[in-house]
Amino acid sequence: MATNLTLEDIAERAGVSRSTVSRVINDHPNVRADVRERVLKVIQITGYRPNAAARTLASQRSWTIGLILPLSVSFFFTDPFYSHLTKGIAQACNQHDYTLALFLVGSKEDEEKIFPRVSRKGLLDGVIVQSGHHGDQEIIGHMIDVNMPVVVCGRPFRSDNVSYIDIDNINAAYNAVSHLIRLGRKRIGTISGPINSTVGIDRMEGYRKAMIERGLVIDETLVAEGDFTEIGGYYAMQKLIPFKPDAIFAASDVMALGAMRAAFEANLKVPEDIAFVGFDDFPNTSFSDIQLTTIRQPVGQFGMHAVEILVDLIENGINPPRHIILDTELIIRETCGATYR
Amino acid sequence: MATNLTLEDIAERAGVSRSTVSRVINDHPNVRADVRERVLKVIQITGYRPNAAARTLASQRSWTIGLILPLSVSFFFTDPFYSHLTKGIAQACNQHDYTLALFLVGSKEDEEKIFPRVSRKGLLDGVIVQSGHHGDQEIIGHMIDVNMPVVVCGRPFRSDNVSYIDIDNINAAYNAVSHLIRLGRKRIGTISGPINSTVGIDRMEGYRKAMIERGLVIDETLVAEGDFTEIGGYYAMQKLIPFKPDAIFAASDVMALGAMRAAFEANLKVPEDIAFVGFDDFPNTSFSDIQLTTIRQPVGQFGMHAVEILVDLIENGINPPRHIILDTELIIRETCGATYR
DNA sequence: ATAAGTTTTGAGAGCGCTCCCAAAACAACA
DNA sequence: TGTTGTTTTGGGAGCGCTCTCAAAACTTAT
Repeated sequence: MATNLTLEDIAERAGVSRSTVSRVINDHPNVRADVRERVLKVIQITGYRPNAAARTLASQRSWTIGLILPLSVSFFFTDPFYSHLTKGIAQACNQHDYTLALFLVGSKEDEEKIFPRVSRKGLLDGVIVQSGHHGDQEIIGHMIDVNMPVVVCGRPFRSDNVSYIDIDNINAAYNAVSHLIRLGRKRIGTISGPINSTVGIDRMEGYRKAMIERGLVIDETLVAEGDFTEIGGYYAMQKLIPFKPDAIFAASDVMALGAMRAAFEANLKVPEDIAFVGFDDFPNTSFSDIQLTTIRQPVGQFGMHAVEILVDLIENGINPPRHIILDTELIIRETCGATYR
Repeated sequence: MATNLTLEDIAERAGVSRSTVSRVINDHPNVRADVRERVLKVIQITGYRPNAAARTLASQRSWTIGLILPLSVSFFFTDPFYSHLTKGIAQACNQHDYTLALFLVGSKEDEEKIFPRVSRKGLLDGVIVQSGHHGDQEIIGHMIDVNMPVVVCGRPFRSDNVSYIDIDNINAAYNAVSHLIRLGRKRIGTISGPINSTVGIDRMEGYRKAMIERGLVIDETLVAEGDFTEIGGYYAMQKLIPFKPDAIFAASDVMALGAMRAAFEANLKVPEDIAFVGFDDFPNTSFSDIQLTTIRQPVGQFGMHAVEILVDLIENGINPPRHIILDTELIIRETCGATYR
């Protein structure tokens, strides 16, 4: 059934040349309609499937792109962001008829195994790398060094020479905190992302900007660093509680959930005693008894844009780096107390 | 920097033949030590990276395996199982020096785009398909038709002619329910997985087996079908509550969480009024205020075994289908009430 | 009917590697 | 020193496609 047919075999059976079959397969114009028909029929009958490697070798294009996820091992578990991103990218690849190769870089050893593989010629046409941490700079630099088209998801630390997609984290955080201020909260704390990441930094900056612009003082005892995990949010909140915040802006929903757990344990009522705003709002991930007010991040579009830019880069050569900033949206639900006032 | 060097170029610079360079690269024996040294140095200096497509074409091996995830769009979001599985497989691939290509099949259209791509020769050496639903049978059949080595994660409906990895779902569920019975619960209900899936069926069977063997009657009003989502668990629980269960075995942790949310809303105390046992226990996914008793599923090993069997299949040809059943473990925490009695 | 233009087709030359086979180099032994 | 055996090396023939270029077939206009 699945014998090893080649172009030549199909050509012979259809009574045409190899080239013509190739033209039919690649949808080239200038093939007589009846000839195309005949070739197509032979292909269908024989179940012929072109050889990807041969095509790649001859055309110097693999129609495969790599997704590099640099992450501490546990993150791909913990943070729904990664699965959402991966899914968006996979869908977009599918739409563009590209194959997606996945590289999870969890350690230095992984990196050493993956680098040569990724930069091998004839495997990938380009890569998307999820970034935002200092360490990721090396990966991006490496890709640029080996002349591999690259698009970054999330603003990288050095962003001048590379295309990236990001959301306006500063502004999003600013809006979240402003919302809390408008609702009359005074002692607003924040549980940030890791401060060695651009998301962590930017969302923190948005928090500070809102506080200052709206005339509130920032009490540094109300600022705690989290790590985007539930337990991290929980611990951070425990540190904050003694200083009596009346609202918390958490840099991710998962952390907000952890923080709320700590609040419940301390017998605080949400939103009466303390309000919460999270960040992410991924679909289908409501794990809480009380609906979380949050910033909605268009993670599906992330993937879509990343693939689109990359494909453009691959197919139309190097243009100046593009920076796409996606909009976010404040989703008001229960935990901020807006409906209570 | 990254000019297009070929084997021949390296050969010339090292003063040897193409074949010798090839031998060095592929770690073949029978190369004089000093020659190997010299070639290696030239490779290092020039930054030569072999062309994957050429190698694949010549050797008829791509060192790439595909992971096919057939799922309704929302599942890759919702169910941590998929990210865990993906992660495990990605790690195992990396260890075996294989590249992982990811195919998310979310719809019929996806399927039509992906099938020809997957079955193209020279792209994949083999595929792992996550299965358990009726619809997946077609995918598996297709792979067998095109002579593609395949390993299935989760017992497929027709399992005689294909290798798969699974856990003993029946026994795991049996243990979970037996535990509840031992704790003195009488009106034990279950929130099952979809009953058109093998996991759904098997875990349900384990539930029934435990009930019957231990002399309890099965009250069909205490049996509800879920869909592995939080909200599904929530709704299922709402249906069950009027019939006053005193314990629930949920076929996944996420559903258990949803069910507990419904229980809280109905002012039921856990575990005093009602006990819960979940299923999965993936690391770092504790989203609840009260720690869930559950069945631990070794999802990391899933991926490891899948890759190992597949690689064996690829490298050593077709042997009779292998069926690997992994052990589970009952993790006793708070929600079953074991510590209270 | 013929010339010029246009479309369709086929042949050849790669793409950059692996793998087989025979030649060359080296060792070991009589 | 020659003979045999073993290790190391090089060259050739593909792997199955794409892509260029020129020839063939078909149009259209004169």
